[in-house]
Amino acid sequence: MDQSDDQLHAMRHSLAHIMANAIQTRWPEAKFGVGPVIENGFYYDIDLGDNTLSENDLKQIEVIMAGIIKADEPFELIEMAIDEAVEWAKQNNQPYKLELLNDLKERGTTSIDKQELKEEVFQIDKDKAAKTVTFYRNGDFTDLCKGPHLKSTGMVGSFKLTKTSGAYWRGKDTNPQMQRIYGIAFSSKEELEKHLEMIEESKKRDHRKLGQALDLFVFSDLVGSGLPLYTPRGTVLIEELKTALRDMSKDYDIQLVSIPHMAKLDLYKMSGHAEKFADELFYVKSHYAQEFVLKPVNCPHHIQIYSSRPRSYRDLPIRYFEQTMQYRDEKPGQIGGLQRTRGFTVDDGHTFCTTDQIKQEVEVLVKIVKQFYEGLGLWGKHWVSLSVRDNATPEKYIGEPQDWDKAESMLTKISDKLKLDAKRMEGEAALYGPKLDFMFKDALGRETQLATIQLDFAMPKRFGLNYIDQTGKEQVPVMIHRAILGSFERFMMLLIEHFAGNFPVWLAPEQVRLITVNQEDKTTHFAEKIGKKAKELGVRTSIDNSNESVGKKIRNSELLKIPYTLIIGDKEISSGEFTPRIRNDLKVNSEDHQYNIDELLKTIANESKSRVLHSSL
RNA sequence: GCCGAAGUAGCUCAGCGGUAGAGCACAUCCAUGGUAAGGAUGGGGUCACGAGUUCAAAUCUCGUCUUCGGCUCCA
Repeated sequence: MDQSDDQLHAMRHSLAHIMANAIQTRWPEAKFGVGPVIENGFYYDIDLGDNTLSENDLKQIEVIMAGIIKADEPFELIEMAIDEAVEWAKQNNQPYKLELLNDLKERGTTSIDKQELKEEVFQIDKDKAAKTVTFYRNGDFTDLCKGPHLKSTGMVGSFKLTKTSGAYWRGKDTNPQMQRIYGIAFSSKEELEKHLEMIEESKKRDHRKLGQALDLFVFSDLVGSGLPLYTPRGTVLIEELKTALRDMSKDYDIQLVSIPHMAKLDLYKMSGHAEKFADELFYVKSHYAQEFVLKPVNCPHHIQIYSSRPRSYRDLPIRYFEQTMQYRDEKPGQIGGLQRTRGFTVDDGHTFCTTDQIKQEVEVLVKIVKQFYEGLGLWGKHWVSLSVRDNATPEKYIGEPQDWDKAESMLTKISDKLKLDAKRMEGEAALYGPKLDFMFKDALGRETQLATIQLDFAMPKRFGLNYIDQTGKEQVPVMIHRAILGSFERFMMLLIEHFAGNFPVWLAPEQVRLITVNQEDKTTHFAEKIGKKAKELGVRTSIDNSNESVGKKIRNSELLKIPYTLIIGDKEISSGEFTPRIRNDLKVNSEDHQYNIDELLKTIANESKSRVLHSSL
């Protein structure tokens, strides 16, 4: 942090206090939680009893805040003995602050474990903590706080309260829910406006908006929430991605398998998923005795294929791969666009190998991930999570501790060697083992996991898998679960937002649009002839022969972000030469070029076949 | 699931107790057009669904479904 960052931090933190001050003015009975600085701003969690907040309240609060800022009162540091502070919290009826103070008194920190309270707001040096804490006073408002603050309220820059929400005290859903108010703040009005503009711009890239505008997918109340329906255009995208992945897997001796979408509940009882996904299973009733569920994962099925016959060390590694849908009954509040759906298609793969082969297998998978994302210009837009278990909650995992230790240390070594710059995330592991997760951000800055590589010593043991080694003895294989693009739904979301709908030619649902200048027969016939040629070359084309002005038809083509638009009139019919309208982002330079139609279509065909993924091989 | 907001034509939205509106899209006709919206006419809505209040409900109240912003959880 340089000095200006410090200053910005202090300013945002001071604004959190000013906001709390304003709220205390408006609702004197308010009980305060925590009010940390976050990216671009701050928030404060407040218990307002039965009162709830609406947009109008935010405006009111802003007005009161403006008054406090105008008064320009200083922030005054008060040091208090811990017991005195506890007394203060009791007197002022601040139960949440009291809880924090008691934690400080006992442990010198307010955080219970890493899961909770990720933002350390007022952590204090452990030796000192038990004895004294610091408060900041501003006008009539005093708050437990480690600081730092600005000298006075008049020094804050520009801010805006943006949204309210419920938030559980200390992030635990069994705790009471408080009201959280978010604000953004910058040192100048210009920066604030720039940021607001940027948010507006990002919203235009939102996959839900573009999905509608570009006619890629829809939802239906009758089909149900979280169940996307892909239109022909959207399906082209999905199918192109599927083909790209299948082509890639051929290069790495990965075998395609295929499984049904449901199975007996017993299968998931054995795998441990029945317990883990207890609330998320879709049950399927049979007329006969058995109980089925829609598959929430694919690994137990792939395991059944592995175990269907004896395996030798000579067979390993065995790599299964499949693109299939899985189903999870997500809670209503979690579903949104393609970010979280109740049915989603995964590119799921499972490698069965010996312990000695792990390193090589994981390295190859990382290579594939890198190749895939690099090809789309997404590599570098991610961070890697080395997701390990949380020792405090062993009940969340299956398998033996020594296997976990081994798996975690192996994965750490591999990730270090490959310089993935992975961040160790405790408690983020899968049910059966640690994993490398590749995290990306959507248009609105929300994080989402796409690619994942997971090491699993537990599941093979549970299912009694084995292979015969060189000495004729039975050994337990290791399983590597992996997904390159994660789910096609999430990946579509990322693609749409990353390209803002301007897909590379190979992915574009429609690659060339032919626009006729008039409705004369010779024009129509010529357009149809070109359309046929394009189709033969595998170029996705459509003809707009509608009764509209040329300008209008061009506009429609542009709005659909079609890479190439060809205007067909007398000039083109007689010369056979075209000056294609090329989508802005694809133009090499701003000059227009004339092409012979055959030459042009061949160029486009090549472009659409050269899936970026292969060019980097 | 929890806290809040919202559902009016295919889309974007106005109307907010007294017979349902606009622009775009769609259809028909006129214009035969040259690189981002030519003109005219027309069709289309149980105002998400179900109860209630009222002489009268798109409008007020409650419930259900769906969507959105967060929280929690997750691919």
